[in-house]
Amino acid sequence: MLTDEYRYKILKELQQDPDISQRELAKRLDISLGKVNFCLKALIEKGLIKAENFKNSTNKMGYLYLLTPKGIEEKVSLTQRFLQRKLKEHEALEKEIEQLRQEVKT
Amino acid sequence: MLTDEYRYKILKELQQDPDISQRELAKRLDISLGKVNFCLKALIEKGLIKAENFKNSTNKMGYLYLLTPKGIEEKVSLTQRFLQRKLKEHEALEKEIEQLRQEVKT
DNA sequence: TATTATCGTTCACCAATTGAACGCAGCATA
DNA sequence: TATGCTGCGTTCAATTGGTGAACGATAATA
Repeated sequence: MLTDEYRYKILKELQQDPDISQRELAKRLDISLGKVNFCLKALIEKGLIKAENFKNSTNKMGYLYLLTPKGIEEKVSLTQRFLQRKLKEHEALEKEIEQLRQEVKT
Repeated sequence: MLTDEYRYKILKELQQDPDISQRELAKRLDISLGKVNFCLKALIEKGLIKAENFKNSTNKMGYLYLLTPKGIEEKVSLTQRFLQRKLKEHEALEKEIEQLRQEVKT
């Protein structure tokens, strides 16, 4: 399934590196090739990216995954939501760490 | 599967509340009853806890899940490892937040 | 005794994920 | 030209992980 997390991560990777293979993307995000393929299809389906045929200078022949205007919008929105989420996680983590420190003392 | 995270969380709950039902444990850890049952079995298998028959004052008839000496040791070790892990996560999170802030600016 | 409530256990079912296998395209070498 | 190699996207059978309804057992209660 395509969670917010992977939607964000994939859009981010593609934005800064549109010519990237699905295999490479899988490595970077530490997920399987199948999942990458599935997520990309979903993103195309939603109109957030489009895949253009593309011949690399080397022996590659693949796609260029470009963010559509809608994709760019979505990515901004996701980034903001992500920041908020991470701030909450940060706060929770500090409490957890404090609790662990207390526990280690015992 | 029994991850470090759940090994830690379960040992912690059991230590401070040995008479607890699997259902209650499932609620607290927000996992299914089946998973709790599976994890408890695994912990018993590893000799980290033992289940003693136990008659509650109320109408309950269940087990008392007691940490073995080995279980207590393991829990201390897990706690320390967990603290270390959380400190790393904390650091990573701060970087991520900083990065997100930069990104939001753009 | 019959009923109710809670216990641990089980397991068929579902959803998510994996990665080997495939066909295709481009390049390099014989 | 033909052959082999590499990397591409795509597919899908197989595995894994998680779920919770259902079950039998036990103890309190009516």
